[in-house]
Amino acid sequence: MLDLQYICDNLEPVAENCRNRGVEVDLDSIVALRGRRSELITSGDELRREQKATSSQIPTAESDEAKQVLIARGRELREQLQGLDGELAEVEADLRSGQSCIPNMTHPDAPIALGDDGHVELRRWGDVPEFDFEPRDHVAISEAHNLIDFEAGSRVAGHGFYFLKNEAVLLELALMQLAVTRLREADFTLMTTPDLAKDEIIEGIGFLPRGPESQIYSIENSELSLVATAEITLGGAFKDQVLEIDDLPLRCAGISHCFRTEAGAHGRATRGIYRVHQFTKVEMFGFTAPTLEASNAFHNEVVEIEEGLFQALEIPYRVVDTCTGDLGGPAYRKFDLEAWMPGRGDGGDWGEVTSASNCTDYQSRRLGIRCRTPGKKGTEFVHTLNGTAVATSRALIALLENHQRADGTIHIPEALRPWIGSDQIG
RNA sequence: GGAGAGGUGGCAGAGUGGCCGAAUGCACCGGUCUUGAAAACCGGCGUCGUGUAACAGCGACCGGGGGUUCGAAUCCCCCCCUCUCCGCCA
Repeated sequence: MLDLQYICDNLEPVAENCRNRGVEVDLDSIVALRGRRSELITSGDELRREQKATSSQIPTAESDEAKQVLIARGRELREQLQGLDGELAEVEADLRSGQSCIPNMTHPDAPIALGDDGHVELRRWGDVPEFDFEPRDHVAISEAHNLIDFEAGSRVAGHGFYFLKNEAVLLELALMQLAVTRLREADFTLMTTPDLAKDEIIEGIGFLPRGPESQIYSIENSELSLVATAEITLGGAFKDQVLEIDDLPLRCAGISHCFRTEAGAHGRATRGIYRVHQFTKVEMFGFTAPTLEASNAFHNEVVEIEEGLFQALEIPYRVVDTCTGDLGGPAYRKFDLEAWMPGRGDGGDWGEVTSASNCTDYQSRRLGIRCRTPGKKGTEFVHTLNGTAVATSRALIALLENHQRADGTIHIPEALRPWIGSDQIG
């Protein structure tokens, strides 16, 4: 959520930003609602002041008649106030829902475009493997080595669910171990997190928990939903807290399951574990001082960690600067890592494996996460950032497909061996 | 899941209808004193909204929401959370 004052003071830049991001908003109605809100607050305050003055005279009223007059006046004031408060509640609800539709402002260097093709590749690492045999995709590979059971997944939970088996299990655990070990070295506080969260928290982070388009599974007859990422729980962990600026940046690394309905994804490439309803993830989350210097620096650090991990996995990747149309609501800038996946598309393709966003104060404003600076009055909203350390399902795809050999065995990168106990599968 | 107790400022802890945005203590900040520190003494010490050039002023906030009343931290209803005991359980 953007600051209301900011929106009204910067109508044209905000409108332009919305156009760049492909979001339609009615800024005029927001301005009008804000004006009405101010009027209601001002007259409400005035009524309350008079109400206080009136009722404080009652105990010392000279006569019973005088007292009755004051009581009648007080009753009248209360009724007026109830009317005002009712309207105020409506206006604020409308204002808030309008305000929530406005996306975050955008980093000046982010590419401006609406479609996928607007992304800008910043750099590449590693060489795309050239096979002197016909490479298999991860589905075929896991069939050969008995690594993933899709049929059992379907029987138990339906399409989009799966069982990992044998070395795939070890690989998933090893990926998490590697990520967690490195994040601990980088001074992140490790945490496991709830896999459910209140809708209020989910909205604060910027997801829509209910409704036909929702990517989120919600629990019937409750305010809870299954999380789509630990970003939700890690950000929500500090809801309504005031942090000391000297304690920032706060680095958290959360392990969680991620649940996604993938509504509207039917018909898209659905083979294998690229797009599934449940996967496991190690997520980074940061709270920084409320300056772009601080959060941009942290953003770069997050991407560096992600790159370090994929380098350790010996997987070729490219870093992509996400264009305005694909930033979503909360992100100010987003860098994705796309790993090379030889089995994807026709002859291999890049596939998103991580995503790192600087959300500036967009999430913290709605969640009420602030910081205090000694000697400075008041508090400010912190900046929040999130990034995938490793999403095990997609990392697994890249791992299996890039490291397959002509004889059918799969090379295991050095970095994972401590947890696998072997240098190859098969 | 059942029974009880409780949620008040950074913390502790008063406050059962008006004089309460809230005693007191601790912590914290500034000052006096001191060679320095401690102690003592004096003063300050919340957040949000509105407003101001900046002060001031005004309003809201005693777990959350609703209600009663001229007036609610205080009375009533619903919800959440914490603690103790019992049951169940990895």
